[in-house]
Amino acid sequence: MYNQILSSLNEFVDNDLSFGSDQKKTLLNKHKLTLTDSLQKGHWTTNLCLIASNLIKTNPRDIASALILRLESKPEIEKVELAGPGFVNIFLTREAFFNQLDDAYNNPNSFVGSSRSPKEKIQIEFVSANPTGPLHVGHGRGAAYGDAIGRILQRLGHEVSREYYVNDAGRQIDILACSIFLRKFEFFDDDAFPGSAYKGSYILDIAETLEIDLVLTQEEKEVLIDNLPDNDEEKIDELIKRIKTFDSNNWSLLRDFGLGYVIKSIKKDLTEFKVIFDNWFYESSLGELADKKSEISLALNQVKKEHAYEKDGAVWLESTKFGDDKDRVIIRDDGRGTYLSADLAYHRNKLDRGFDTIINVWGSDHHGYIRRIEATIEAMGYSKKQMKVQLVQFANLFENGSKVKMSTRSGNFYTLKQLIDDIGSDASRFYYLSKQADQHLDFDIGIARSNSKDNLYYYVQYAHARICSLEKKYLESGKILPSKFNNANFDDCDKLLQMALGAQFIIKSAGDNLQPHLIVYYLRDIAQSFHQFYNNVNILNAEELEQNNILRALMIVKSVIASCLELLGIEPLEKM
RNA sequence: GCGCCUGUAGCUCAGCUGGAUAGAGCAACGGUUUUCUAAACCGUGGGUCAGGAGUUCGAAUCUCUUCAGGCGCGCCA
Repeated sequence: MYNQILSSLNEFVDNDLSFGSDQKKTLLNKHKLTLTDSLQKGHWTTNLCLIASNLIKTNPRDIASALILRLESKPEIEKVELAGPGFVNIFLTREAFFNQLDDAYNNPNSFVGSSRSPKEKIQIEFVSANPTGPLHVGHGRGAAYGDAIGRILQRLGHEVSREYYVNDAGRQIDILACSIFLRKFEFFDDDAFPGSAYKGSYILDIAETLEIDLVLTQEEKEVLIDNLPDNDEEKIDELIKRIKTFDSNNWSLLRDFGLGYVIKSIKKDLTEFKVIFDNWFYESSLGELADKKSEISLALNQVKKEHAYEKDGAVWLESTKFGDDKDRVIIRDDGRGTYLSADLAYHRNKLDRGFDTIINVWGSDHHGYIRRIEATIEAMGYSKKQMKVQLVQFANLFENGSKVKMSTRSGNFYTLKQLIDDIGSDASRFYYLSKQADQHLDFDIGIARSNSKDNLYYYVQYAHARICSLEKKYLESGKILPSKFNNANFDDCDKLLQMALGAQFIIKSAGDNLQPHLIVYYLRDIAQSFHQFYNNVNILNAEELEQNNILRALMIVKSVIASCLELLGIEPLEKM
């Protein structure tokens, strides 16, 4: 129905208006056909006359009469009204109203307005937490978000690839290995454990699991920790250097084991959270600068030709030429690459893989980095428009009104795994997605866990479960679920149905704007409409023709709720 | 100092690619169950959409500005 009315509107602009072609073009771009928010305004409404009258400085009513005439000639349209400042409200016949719902239900993949966004090959890179410890609740938000937009974009017909970028090449991994080493050979008391080393209990687990063919004498141990620098950062770097030199074979064994262990546990947590990546990209696969043929060398050489210079012994990228605040070092004065140099090569690799769009989901503390990476992309000859960066703010957890400590000096923190064990993957996702990603989120686990009316998650699930229960009872009475609406003169369901029809627009908008929270709020609204309806109408004792339509309506509402939940990665509950 | 984000009901927030009387939940108060799941529903009160100016037929939404709060500005990752 949407497409039919829309083409009537476009025909009207083409044929009935004596506008210049530029004006027509503007008009065709700007006018909108939308579902009404209240049935008093009909089913569909358009602002076309408002826009048109503004273009030629006339009264909307002068334009509306011809449009109304054209629309009213269509058999599906019962009446058309001019309302408010110049909106044209369209009332469908009962049959047309029902038909569009049956169509939507029977063809869940045909999408309103989908022709407007061409199918794209999209890559989403998210989580990408350093593999130095378990995922915490902050990572959980990024995971829920990245996966949800992936699901939504897939629903809109795009080809989506999910990727995790593993920073397995830097100093952080050395620190991980060092921490394991120190625990394995019981170097320090907890109090004296170096401030920059990882202190979490998972390090002890790794150390315990590690089998290593090495015995240290007391003297060797004392040499290793003799006369260390006071500064935390210098201390850990010195320790790494000494352990590496002491036994380089066992060092790399330790490093690989620690890395493998942590990545395995991250994968396990993500799987439990129903987040599956198509690709795990290892920073180390970009190779080393020393290797002239490695990917990272090739990428750097490419930008060095035209957009870099040497200063103070380092190589600088002229990122200011591409809008950055200052130029950036890509090769340090000691010959090592920077984080940016690896990221530069990584983005080159991604863009060369032929994605139309790459989406980077980053923690919001990286926002200063956006312009830099955009400059890098342009320096390599790509368009920065191919990349979108979506920032995700940290989530604060609360319990009974007080903040849950995210991290403590002892290295213990509330992990994603604990959250999932505590309130479940589905409720966690629901609350993670309940606010725009780039804004602070306060998340009360007490409420998420509770069976109370405060718990929005259950409010939505309850609507779905109630419909399931009604259908079950209905079927038990020997009837079968209706396959279409009849023409009973009964309109109590209309508000609910009008809202159900809106799902496709919400999903479209959530995908185009990368905002899954729109779906959360939509779910709340439709659940509310359903609960209201449920309390007003005695469904199982309704008169037969009416009952047919009610059941049909509820099938549609149920399917809408279920598919919206699934887009958020949440399993709809059949009973509660 | 520069950049980004935020400011909407007592609280937590929707609405922001301009549209019809600014919404929801919680909190407060008062109701609804011999009937399909009361994890529900109904009602009442509560707003200078931070302040100011501008653009427009029309502004919470766009522009400028002031104020308040948060974050980011490494040869860290």
